[in-house]
Amino acid sequence: MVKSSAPSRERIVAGAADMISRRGLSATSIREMAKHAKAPLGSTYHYFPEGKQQLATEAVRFTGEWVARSLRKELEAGPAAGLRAFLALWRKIVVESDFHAGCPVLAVAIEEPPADEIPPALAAAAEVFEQWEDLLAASLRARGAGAEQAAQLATLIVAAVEGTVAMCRAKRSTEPLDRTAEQLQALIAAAIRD
Amino acid sequence: MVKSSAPSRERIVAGAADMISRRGLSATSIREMAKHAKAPLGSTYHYFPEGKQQLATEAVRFTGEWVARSLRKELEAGPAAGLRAFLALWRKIVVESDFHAGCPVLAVAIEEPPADEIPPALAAAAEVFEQWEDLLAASLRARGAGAEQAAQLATLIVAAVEGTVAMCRAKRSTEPLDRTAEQLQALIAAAIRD
DNA sequence: GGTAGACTATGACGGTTGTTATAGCCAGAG
DNA sequence: CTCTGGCTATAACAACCGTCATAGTCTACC
Repeated sequence: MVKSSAPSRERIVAGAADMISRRGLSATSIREMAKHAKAPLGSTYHYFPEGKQQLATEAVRFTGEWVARSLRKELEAGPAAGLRAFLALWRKIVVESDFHAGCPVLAVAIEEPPADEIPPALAAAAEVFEQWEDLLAASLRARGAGAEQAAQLATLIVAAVEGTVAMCRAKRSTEPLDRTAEQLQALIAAAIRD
Repeated sequence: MVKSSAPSRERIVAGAADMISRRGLSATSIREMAKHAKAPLGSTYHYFPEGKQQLATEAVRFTGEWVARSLRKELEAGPAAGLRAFLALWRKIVVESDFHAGCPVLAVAIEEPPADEIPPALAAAAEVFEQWEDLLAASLRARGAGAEQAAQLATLIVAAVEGTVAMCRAKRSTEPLDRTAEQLQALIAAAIRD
């Protein structure tokens, strides 16, 4: 009966997310993901019968939910605190990886889909962005920001942080993150002051 | 004597930039780049003896200079006009490619470098971001913005636009670009009003 | 004890990757 | 005409890719 396959499956997903955040999706092979998670190659196709696409999709959703959890918790103290947590989270990833890792959701988002259909991993990336935006926007509205303004600012925050993380990796410096943080913080302060 | 190799070499670089902006660096093979530019595979190694890295580096610099040219020109009319042009430029790429293309500089920036050295293409990406930021910051300062504020805002603009373009691709919608545009425009207006 | 089913081990498949080598073409210079 | 040098054509190289199939192991329940 479903003893539920130990943490093996989850280890693969988490490892895949980390790997994709460094190398991008297409540069990450299933063999490497398996090895990185100390799982046999056969297991990946056992747990993810649809292959690489499914694994990528779950990796995206995994980080999406992981970030959303942190966001939800910190946003209880208001949008400014949420922003701080959001920024700190990505700064940690960038710094601790010595500027090698970034956001796996972004990495998947910029992979070219086949001309005719939308791969599930790309759709998942879109949903994750949307979720993060919604969390931020709701928190802004709860502090008195108008609906339009809240939506725009939430999109700006997610986009800016994603872009900034990439810039930090290229420059091998956290300075872009410092600058973006300053601007975004001021923006939130102004938006909820009404 | 240096008849200068026709536009063949440049066609390869431009094609490589387009291709990288869609698929990312590692998913773009030299063979495909050659075919896309209607050049023989042998020619790519003739023009770019250092191989893929060199081609990627030149592709990054190529788009960097191309965008910078547009930016420089439109910034003569002030930061607001420059921002409008910057946004319009990326919107065009995203829309005309049916959400398949993005920014090749970002694509190169998020490729993991080997642990010990910095690949030239990544360094080029950092320089390109820096150049765009400098252009915007100088224009902001020329309109009365403080040095610190100008630098922060310039970084935010570049990062936000890069991130927004990726979000548009994932969502297959230009709405994120509309929202970011609105926010960024308001920000510039406030910054140069002093 | 036996049996079902979850997991692993192994190996193969056709194809593509970056790169190099070699030989050939073909315009322009002497 | 010869000859040089920029460019191309073709083939090969070892390594890797995603995926699949098969046989084996191990554990949990009857």
